[in-house]
Amino acid sequence: MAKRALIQSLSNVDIRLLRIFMTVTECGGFAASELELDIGRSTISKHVSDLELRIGLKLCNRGPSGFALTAEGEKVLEAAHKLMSSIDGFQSEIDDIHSKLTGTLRIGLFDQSSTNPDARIHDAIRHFDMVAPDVALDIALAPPSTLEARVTDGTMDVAVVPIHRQSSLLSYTPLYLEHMTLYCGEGHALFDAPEELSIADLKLGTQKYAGYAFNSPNMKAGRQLGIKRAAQVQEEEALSLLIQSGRYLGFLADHVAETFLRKGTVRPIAPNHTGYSTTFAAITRKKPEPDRKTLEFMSCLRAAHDEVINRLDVS
Amino acid sequence: MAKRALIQSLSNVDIRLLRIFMTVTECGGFAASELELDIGRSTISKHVSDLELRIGLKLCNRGPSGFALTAEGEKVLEAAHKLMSSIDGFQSEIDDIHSKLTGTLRIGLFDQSSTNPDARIHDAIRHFDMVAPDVALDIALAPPSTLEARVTDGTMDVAVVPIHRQSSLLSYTPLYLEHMTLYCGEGHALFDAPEELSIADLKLGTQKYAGYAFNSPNMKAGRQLGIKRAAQVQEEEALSLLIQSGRYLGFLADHVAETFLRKGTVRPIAPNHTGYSTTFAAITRKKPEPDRKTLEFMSCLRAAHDEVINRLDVS
DNA sequence: TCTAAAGTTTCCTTTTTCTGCAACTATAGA
DNA sequence: TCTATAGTTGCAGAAAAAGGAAACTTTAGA
Repeated sequence: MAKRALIQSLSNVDIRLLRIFMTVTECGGFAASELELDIGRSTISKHVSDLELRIGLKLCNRGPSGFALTAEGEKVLEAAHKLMSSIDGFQSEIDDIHSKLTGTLRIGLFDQSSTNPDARIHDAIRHFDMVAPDVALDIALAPPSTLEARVTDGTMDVAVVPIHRQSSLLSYTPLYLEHMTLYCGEGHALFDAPEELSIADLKLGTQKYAGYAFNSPNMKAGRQLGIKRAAQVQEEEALSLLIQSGRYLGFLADHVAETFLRKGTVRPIAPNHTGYSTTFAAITRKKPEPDRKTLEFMSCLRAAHDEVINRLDVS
Repeated sequence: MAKRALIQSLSNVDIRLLRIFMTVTECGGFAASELELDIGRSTISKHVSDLELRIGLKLCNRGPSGFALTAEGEKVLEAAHKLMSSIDGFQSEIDDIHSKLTGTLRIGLFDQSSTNPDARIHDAIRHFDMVAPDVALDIALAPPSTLEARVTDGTMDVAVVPIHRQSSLLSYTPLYLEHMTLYCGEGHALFDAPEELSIADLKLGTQKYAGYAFNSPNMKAGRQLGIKRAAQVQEEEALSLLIQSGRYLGFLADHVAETFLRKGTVRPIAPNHTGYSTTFAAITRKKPEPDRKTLEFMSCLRAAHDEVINRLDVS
């Protein structure tokens, strides 16, 4: 049996040989292990010989006289068992990585959007927390343009924003609709105007209008009504403030306005003519592909809004 | 990236793929690792993709925009490092098994014993040389009493001697039996005696007897036959010389006598009544414990005589 | 916009590995 | 001595893996 150096640690093949050797010892002979290994005796013989050559030790005595490990064989067997344990350990580490999502998921939302009854983001979060309890959440509110920028540059994993013009770098998943209506606040010139007045009668062009600073359907809707923006905001909350000041017109989401309507502090302006809807979508970046926890959260988002999407037929 | 189950632990190939992956991360990119790995970029790309497929995780983002491990990639890399350590550990265990044995093994034998067909000392030596090729052998022939003394005082590592009274300082490992029969040489008074003569008729008490100078079953056997020692020797070879002189009776091992019998120069005396068996055993000293190469050689001796021991049921 | 760099993909060749068959040797047991 | 068993060896075909060339895609940066 020539002695050949174990040049560089046992690579590839050797592990298979070790497995074969271990099976053979368990079966107590080559013939006995044929079935177990499902390979012929001659092949087993060659493999064991190869292993002996590789390791440089005679591992077992075999022949018509029986099968028996040599002293070295025993030691090698023991070492092999340890090695296999390590390999199994590696396996389960991989399995862990598979099943366990960790790290921090950075979510971005546009303000007020979470109070929309069609927004089921909280449901998605609840579900996600059950699926991936070890992932920490980092939720930030910011204007859509900021959210888009942060998702694009990877400093945020996912965000829910109103869709306007889509970026080719981002992937959009429509979730729900938000309906906006034009409002004015208590004390505004139009607050007590008769309901029968037509849009033309309202002379909207003479009114101050508060809108979003960022590109959105909001701007378009305002322009269509012939009003010009005299104040711009980043948050819807700021917008409702301006409206309630009684000096500005502005669009509010229905669910946001609801509270104020109940208190009687705002009044919708020609709700059947001035309203418009915005689609809110989850955005992720196309490349590099979002990581697993993000994909998982996306799947939770989709599941949570599945019914909403079907009902509203969001484009 | 299709997800394929890691059916049964990572076999064979995967370790190579892991090594490639590790090198790539060290080099910080595919292109950078081309030289290090000495394989082309396309091949590296394929290997890394294969690994990802195998493990079922995206390990790194790469492209013109740069190379970066994913969160999972980091973890896999760490696990891979641990695995490699285990493999190295296995390596060094293997190395230990054969490289720790060096120096000189001093073996003592009683003369003629090696020609006993049941003595597999040569087999043990052959095996030992495979296991510990770097151990030099120093083999000496000497009378049992000398061998015992030298093993006891540590100037000899192991010896094979006929067992008589066991020393509490030595550890005995029975190896094989040697059967002895009483012989006389050509020209002796009993050489031509009729075979039918009983032991009593032979009047052995009147014959000169040559025996070993050291304590052994030989003495006891002689006494039982009522013959008294008129010559003493240290070596069996000397004994056969005296027997062949035609003046002395003496015990010879069957395998030693065989040659002379074939030449017709000796004749067994009442072989069915005068014979006795001696157990040959390997001796080592109990304290201090024999060193590793000696233990290894003992194990070789045991292995080589395993079959003999089982067959003869040596006490 | 253009270019160079980094990877990917496809397709092919070259190696290596795996395997069984058949003939062989060696041993235990009848 | 003969036979059945256990394993070995040489041979050759099959299968798989490794590897590279070339064309392609994508992206950073000039």
